[in-house]
Amino acid sequence: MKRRQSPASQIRFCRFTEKLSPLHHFLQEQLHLPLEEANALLRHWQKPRSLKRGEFLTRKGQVEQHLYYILEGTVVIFYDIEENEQVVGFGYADTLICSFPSFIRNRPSDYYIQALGATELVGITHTDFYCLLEQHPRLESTWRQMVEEALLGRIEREIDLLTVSPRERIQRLLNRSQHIFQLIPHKYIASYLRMAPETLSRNMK
Amino acid sequence: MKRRQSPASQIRFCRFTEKLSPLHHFLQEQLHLPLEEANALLRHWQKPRSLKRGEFLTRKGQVEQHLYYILEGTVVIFYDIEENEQVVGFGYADTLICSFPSFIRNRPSDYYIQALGATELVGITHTDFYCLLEQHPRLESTWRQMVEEALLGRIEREIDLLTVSPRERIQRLLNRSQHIFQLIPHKYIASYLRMAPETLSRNMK
DNA sequence: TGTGAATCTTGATCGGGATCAAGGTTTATC
DNA sequence: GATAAACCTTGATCCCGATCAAGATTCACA
Repeated sequence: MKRRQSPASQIRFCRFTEKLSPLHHFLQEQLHLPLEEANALLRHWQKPRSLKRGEFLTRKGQVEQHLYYILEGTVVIFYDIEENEQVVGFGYADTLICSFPSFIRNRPSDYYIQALGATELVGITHTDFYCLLEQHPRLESTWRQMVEEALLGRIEREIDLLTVSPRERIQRLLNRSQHIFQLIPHKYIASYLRMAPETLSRNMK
Repeated sequence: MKRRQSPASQIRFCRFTEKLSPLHHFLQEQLHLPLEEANALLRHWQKPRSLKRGEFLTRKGQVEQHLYYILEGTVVIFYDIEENEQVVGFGYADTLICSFPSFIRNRPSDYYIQALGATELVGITHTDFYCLLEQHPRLESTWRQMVEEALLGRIEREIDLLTVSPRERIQRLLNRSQHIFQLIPHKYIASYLRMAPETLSRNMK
C-alpha cells in the first residue's frame, strides 16, 4: 500500500515483478503449478541478488537459507577433498539451484556454489518455502514430483560416473546436455566427469 | 467377509497380518506415519512373495508394478553394461526396495533385482500407492520426505564414487554400512564400489 | 555331513589415465 | 585496444588398478 504512494518505489516494485516474469513462467509451464499456488509462491520470492564472476553464492559451513532461481548467468557447485575441488554440478538460467542437502536438512553445507560469470538470481527462504508446502497440498505434491525427478537425475548421473571409459562418459554427457560444453569452461566439466582436463581435451575429437 | 466363514482362510488371514507386523512397525516408527495413514497403507499391501537364491524379483524391460518391503533376506540391484554387471545397490530386511526409476515413471526398468538368498517380501502396487498419495496428504508428505532422504543418499553415494582412491571408497562404505560386508558376497560390493574384486580383497586389511 | 560350486586370496603382468611441462590461444578487465 | 590472466592443447613419463591365472577356503544343497 504505502509503496504505491512513492513513484520511486513503484518503479522499483514494477522492475522487480517484471524481472520475476521468467520465474512465473517457469512455475506455471515447467512445474505445472496451478495459478493460485504459483502466485502464493511468487509473493515470497526475494529481490534479485547479483554476483560477479568468481563470487560465492554459498560456502562450505553455511546453512543454505534459500532456494534460488537463476535469472541469468551460470554457477558451479563443488566440494573440496584434500586440497582439490570436485565439481558435482552446474546451474544456469531458468533453473532452480541451491545446496540441496543443506537446504533440505537445514544443516551446514558441504558444497560451495560459485558464479562463473555475472549472475543474477532470486531466492525464497527455507522457512517460507516449507511453510508454504504445509499450507498448499498441490505445492507439496509438485515439490514431491520435483524431488522425484531430481532423484532420477542422480540415478542417471550414477550410471555416468560408473561408466569406465572416459570417452563414453563424455559421450553420455554430450548426448544429454550438449549445451553445457558451450556454456562452461572445460576444466570444470572434466572435474564433473571424473577425469583430468587433458583427458577431456584428448577425447573431444 | 466371506473368508471369515472358512477356518482355513482365517488362519491364512491371521498369518498374513501377523507377518505384516514388522511392516506396521516400520511405517509407524521409521516413517513416523500416523496410525490412520499406516492402516490405510497396510490394507493395500499384498500377500508375501518368496524368492529362492538367484531368482529375479524384477528384470530389465519389466515395468515395476510394486514397491516392496523386505521381510527377510537380501537382494542386489544391478544393470548390465556391455556384457558386464554393474551393481548399484542392495536391499535387506526391514527396508523398502524396487526399481525406483521404473516405479516412479511407470516405465520399463533398466535394472535387475535378484535375490542373494532365500527372501520374503510384500508389495503394494503402483496404482494403489499413488491413489493413496492423493487421498492422504500426510502420506504424500511422508513420501516426499522419503524421496528427499533418498535423494540425499544418492548425493552421498556420488561423493563415494568420486573418491579417487579405492582404499578410501572402501573406508567410506565401512563407516556408513559395515553390516553389508557381513551380509553380502564381496564380489558384489566390489562392483558397487567401482573396483575389481581383487582390489577390494587387497585393501581390506 | 559330504561334495561340487561359488567365493576369496595372492602373485605377475599390462595398459590407460594422471601428472608434469611448455607453448599457443582465448578471454577478462581496465 | 593493450595487457595479463585464464584456459586449452600436445607431448613424455609414470603409477596404480585391471586383468589373467592358480590355489585355498567357504558355502549351498542334497
